[in-house]
Amino acid sequence: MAASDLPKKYNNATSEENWGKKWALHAVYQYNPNVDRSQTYVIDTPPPTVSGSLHMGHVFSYTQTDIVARYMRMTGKNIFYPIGWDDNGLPTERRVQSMFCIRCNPQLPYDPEFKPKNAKGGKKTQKEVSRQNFLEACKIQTASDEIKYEGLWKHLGLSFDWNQQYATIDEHCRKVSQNSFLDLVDKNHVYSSKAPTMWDTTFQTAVAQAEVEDREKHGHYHDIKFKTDCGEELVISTTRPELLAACICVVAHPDDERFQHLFGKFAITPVFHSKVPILKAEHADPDKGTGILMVCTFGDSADVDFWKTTSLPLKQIIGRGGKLVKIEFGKEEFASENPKVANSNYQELVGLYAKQARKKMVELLGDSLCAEPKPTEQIVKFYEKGDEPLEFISTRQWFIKILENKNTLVEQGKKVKWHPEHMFKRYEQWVEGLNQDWCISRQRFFGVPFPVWYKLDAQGEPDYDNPIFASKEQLPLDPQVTNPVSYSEEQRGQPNGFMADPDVMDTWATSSVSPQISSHWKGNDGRHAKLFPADLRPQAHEIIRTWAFYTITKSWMHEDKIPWHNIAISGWVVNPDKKKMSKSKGDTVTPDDLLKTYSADALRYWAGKARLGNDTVYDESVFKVGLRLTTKIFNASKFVLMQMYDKEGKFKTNSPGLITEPVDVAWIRKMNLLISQSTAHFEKYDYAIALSQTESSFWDFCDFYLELTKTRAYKQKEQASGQSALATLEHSLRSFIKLFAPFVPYVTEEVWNFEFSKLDGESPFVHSSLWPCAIELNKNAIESKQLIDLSKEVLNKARGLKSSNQKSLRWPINSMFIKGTAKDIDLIKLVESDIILSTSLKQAPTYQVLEQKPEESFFSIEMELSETKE
RNA sequence: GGGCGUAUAGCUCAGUUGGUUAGAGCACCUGCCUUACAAGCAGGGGGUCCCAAGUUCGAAUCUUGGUACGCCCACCA
Repeated sequence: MAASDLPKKYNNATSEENWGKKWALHAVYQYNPNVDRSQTYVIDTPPPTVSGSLHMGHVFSYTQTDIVARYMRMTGKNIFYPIGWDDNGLPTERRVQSMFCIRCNPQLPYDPEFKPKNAKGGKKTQKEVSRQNFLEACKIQTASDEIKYEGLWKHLGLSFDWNQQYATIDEHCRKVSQNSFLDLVDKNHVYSSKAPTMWDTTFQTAVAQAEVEDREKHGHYHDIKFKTDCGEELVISTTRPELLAACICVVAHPDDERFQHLFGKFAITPVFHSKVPILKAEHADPDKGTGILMVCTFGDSADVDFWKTTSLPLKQIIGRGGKLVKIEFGKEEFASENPKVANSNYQELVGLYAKQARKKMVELLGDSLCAEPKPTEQIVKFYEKGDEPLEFISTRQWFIKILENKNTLVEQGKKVKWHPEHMFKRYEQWVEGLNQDWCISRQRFFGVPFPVWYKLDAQGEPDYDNPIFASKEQLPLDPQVTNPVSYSEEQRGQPNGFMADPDVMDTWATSSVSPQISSHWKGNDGRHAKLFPADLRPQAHEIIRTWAFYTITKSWMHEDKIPWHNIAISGWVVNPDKKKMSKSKGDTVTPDDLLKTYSADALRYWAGKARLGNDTVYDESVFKVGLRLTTKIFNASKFVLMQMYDKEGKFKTNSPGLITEPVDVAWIRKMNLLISQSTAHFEKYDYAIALSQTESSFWDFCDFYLELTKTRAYKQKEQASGQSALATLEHSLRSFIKLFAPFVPYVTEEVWNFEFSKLDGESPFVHSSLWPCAIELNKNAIESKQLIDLSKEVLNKARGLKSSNQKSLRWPINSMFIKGTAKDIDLIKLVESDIILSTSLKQAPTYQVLEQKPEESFFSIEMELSETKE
């Protein structure tokens, strides 16, 4: 390439397409399994939930990790940087249901003819399909989403090793996940039990504590009259009158004077005439409502907690679908003083949803209701992805034992380095506040099945106490398809035969082994040893309580290890009102459009400006600045390189040994400092500081150093003075390109490939080249910073004078008179010839040495413009 | 109610261990096509560093107490 062949303008779109292809073709980002662990850097990439589209929050946090990965790669490390897709779980099911307008009914047989069709705006009623048909639809949907995601990631320049791709529903992940479950069974960290569990009635599944959130909801206090067995009247205030049939007792605070005489006696419920005991309960607040309340199975978690302390019956009236189920008063737990009336009243409620039953109940209560229901704002638990309040329903679930290990798990968390440090507090507080074991079973379909069956007795009833676990050689398996080794398929569902565990695992149960999925735990011991524990887990702060916590938990349970040495917590992208940008608010912008408008490098620049853990306000003006930076990098690089072609048009490098001129040496000192600081910041994951320092030094390079020395470099090419400038320019440019490379990979690669990539001993790609290092200087120490500051002052003063006199910058200066201390004058004389050349000064400046008087500003420049342009 | 974080120019943010007159970019105003870059260059205006008290020769910075905002958790009849 000759100087004239350098492209005129930078086209980011062409560059992105071109380098994307070449990086892939040359496997620049490929992990090398033969390199030693100490020279490898392992990243436990978050597998994004495949649920339709990626937003700017993804771009933000994934770019930040990529910046670190690119830096590490340039320090010579072998990078293991996988990408996975979290495609199983409820978000996918919900999306598939609405996308294809179908619903899973596990009772139906497989229909090989059924093909899911996109039902956009089409029919409203959901077609019921078999489990297998439903799973097929899920796979079709996730596969097409994953292709879209992949396209965006590649465009953004994320340097994943695409050979290390996985999906949490694929065979390999199912195997690791099921292995994980069986290992925890072996180690006695897992149990199943039938107990009241938080239950989403819409999705009809259990949910874990970590997936629950509080929401404000309108409700009403209903004041209901109860009678005691001695004829006294009691008023109980409740927001859930529909649970009256499930009332098991009435409680008040042990110290409450008003109710002392009632403890030990019984109350009779209105409408159903059930006789329930009046008991003491610490959780009853004398100041709330009427001070006395009913306990139902189950109105809230307090009811569950209290129920567990008693031997009172379980009256389950809410069914799994959220409707009131059929029960019979007068029998077993549903004792009644008047079963006939009770049953006739309850008949009105059967089949209604809780909300409808509440209304009906008001009618049934009639006179037993003291007053009109009073409105109140209550806080109710919801599944984070659900629209109806959670119920507590007694169901059989699998749990991982967390509570007995809380202290150990806090200690494990301490062994990980948190960036920023204070994020550890969130982890600690969450673990300390936990009050339930981790429920990992979900009554859903698109997930990893439990590798478990149950024996059926002669009546066909399952024996839950002695589950049959799959052998590890069978994994992965679906117990609904595969039979246990000790049984034949014909015995499925038969008396004295077996049945499959119908549930699937919580998505987190699988994603919490993401490091082991990548390392091929229990599949390839050598690989596992090289990749586990990982070096870095990048993730967002709202999932510290789930993903980070569960991953730490599982690594400890499996191998008594921490899963990674560092965890980097990214902030959020927020609106100007400081609220998280979210899709539901309709204010997200699609990354694809922004990539087209501003370029990948510009978006990356925006992400790179934000420090870890800090939220960033979405501000398009930052993209513009990023775009401008890429243009400047391109133009300045081109200009510097242009100086380096000889008369024959041949590109010529200049060794650092040629750097002799004082101002050049001073500039190199500045570069050395920049490089060492930038490196130090990257090592602490403070990439944002590295970027801002590099950026400001680079503009300084363009506006000061380059302006001051370009004439010397150009006119004195054959002399030592010119070569000193050329060598300085070359070293500076090469360093800047590398320092910028993790942030803006496309433009730096473009520039690197003008000439640097072709030189002997240099890497063909900037991203596989080595991080810059400082140049050893054997010159005597001079006051580098002061020399630069003084020359900058002279240069800017000359430009300012011309500017304010409305003269072009090429306009000549007749004379210049500089006053300063002896030291200042000595320094400025070192750069005299550059000043003459760069300011179009007609003769050498004159100087005056002043006595040093610290209280005065004594460095001053006077100059006189030429009358004419010549 | 508990924990964490943030508060600096109109906007977005830097500000190291306390140390001259508190910085940058964007936006705004003035001037200038210079051997790359007008997507550029030079210059300018713009601040009660959230409030109060304290420590100190000296506080944006340290201490205490507030206020506002954000996040996580808890409360949930």
